[in-house]
Amino acid sequence: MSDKSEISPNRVARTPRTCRECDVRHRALCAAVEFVRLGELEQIVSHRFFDPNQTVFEEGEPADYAYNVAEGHVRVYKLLPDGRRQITGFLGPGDFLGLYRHDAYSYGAEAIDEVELCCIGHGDLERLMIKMPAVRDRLLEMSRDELSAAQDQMLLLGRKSAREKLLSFLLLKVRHDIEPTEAQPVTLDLPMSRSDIADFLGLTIETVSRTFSELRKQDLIELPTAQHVGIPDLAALEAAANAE
Amino acid sequence: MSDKSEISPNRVARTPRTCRECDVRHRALCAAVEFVRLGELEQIVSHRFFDPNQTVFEEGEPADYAYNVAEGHVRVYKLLPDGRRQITGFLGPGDFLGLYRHDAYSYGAEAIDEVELCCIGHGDLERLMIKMPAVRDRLLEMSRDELSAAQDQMLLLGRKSAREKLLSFLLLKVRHDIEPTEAQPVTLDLPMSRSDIADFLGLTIETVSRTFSELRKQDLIELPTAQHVGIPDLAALEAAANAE
DNA sequence: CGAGCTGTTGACATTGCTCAAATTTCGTGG
DNA sequence: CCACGAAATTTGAGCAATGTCAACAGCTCG
Repeated sequence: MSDKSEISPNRVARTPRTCRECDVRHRALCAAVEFVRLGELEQIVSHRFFDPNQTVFEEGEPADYAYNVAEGHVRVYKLLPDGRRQITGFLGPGDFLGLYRHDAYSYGAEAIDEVELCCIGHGDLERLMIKMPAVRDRLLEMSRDELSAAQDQMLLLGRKSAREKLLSFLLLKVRHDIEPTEAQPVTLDLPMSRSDIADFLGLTIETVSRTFSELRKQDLIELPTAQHVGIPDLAALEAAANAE
Repeated sequence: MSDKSEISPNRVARTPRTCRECDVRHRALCAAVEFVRLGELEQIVSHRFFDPNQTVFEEGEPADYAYNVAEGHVRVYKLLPDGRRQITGFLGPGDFLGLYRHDAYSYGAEAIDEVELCCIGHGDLERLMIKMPAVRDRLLEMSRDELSAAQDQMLLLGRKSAREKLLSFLLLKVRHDIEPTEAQPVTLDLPMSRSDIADFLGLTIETVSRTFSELRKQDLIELPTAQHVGIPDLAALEAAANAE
């Protein structure tokens, strides 16, 4: 029982890849580091592994590290005192985690499935950005993208119906996960639970479940399991999302 | 009729202040420019004036300029094809405007009242950030704050009731506009319309109006006019906002 | 096999929206 | 200064979308 690899044989090997081997490097903050200088990066980066539902950090915790998702999925959320939760984003391989304000994380983060994170201390990151100004540019660019995504999400939360919310969510996943060249029918993998989806879309799990069923009845999606969504006709789904 | 200052005598004088005289400089991006180098800033900054409800730029427009609000208030919004609107933020003096993605603004911006903006071309801004790295740091810091505010707003939009939304909005305004030392009772100035508030909070104007009336009946606020909110007891308002 | 968790479905309650009308505010022109 | 019309705000009544509560089904793990 002490060797975790025996408990869950399916989990990713807990051996960190080197930066040179990292297959999400070009999508991550590290894209701003020249290939020949990846060694300098490796010197200051460490790796941490998380089991499903394990906390990475909590809101308000002192922010010592910034993270890069190497493997798996993370949910980022904010809570109200009575426990209501808003998930502000789902992160996957290559996504950056750990912007902070006033030296404390302004949100919590939890692993959804088996997760590997590359960690870099804030001091080290600061020094890296001084040594390699392109890293700072890249961080600004990533913040910009995140801000733009946040604005899209505000539009969704404030102004879309339950049906539109779920359709937008599915199309977001498609654009994020699926190569445009990929042959249809497309299949989406949803690592997060209905409860996560509900808290991301500002709905209840019941409404999410009902809306999934409604889309299935209309043959816009297939649901072989709750975690797998088949999309027989992507264009039809897009049309449904853009119709009022 | 050709001299605009005669049409609306109350408007702000349309004479730009110099950067040295600017009283919001320490809150703006320009805070990262040393006082003795403000001259370099003035060389590349121009000024534009807007009347109430005038468009600054539209979503999707090529993003040539970044802006700094010098005077007045601006609303930033996103639209759905059928006209539903989500206001993602209200900007006041010192706030930055014009982050973009893929060389196009990802949102629209309109003047709420009489507005003066300091404008800087993106090319000039880029060069300025190279000459003065502190400006880039400041921009990153401001993006971070904006992102954190966006996350708070997602929590509001997705998980709060109409009453909680309006209370949060009022407290946001208090924290932004009022010096903590200021004597109570406090009076808030709301330059934006009920329709703007509704589109910011993800509600309808009717619900906003009803909720204002409800808070007034409970003596949590006073409404001498629709644009002025008196807060007799700030602590009571905060208590109401934090109670579920 | 049984416990427990996640997801689905049904019945009903409630919040906030829609439509409509009254009221107030504000700018314009006499 | 006052009258008028337009626009913004407030208020009311009814309704629809979504939330709440409850039961049930399906799956996983011991």
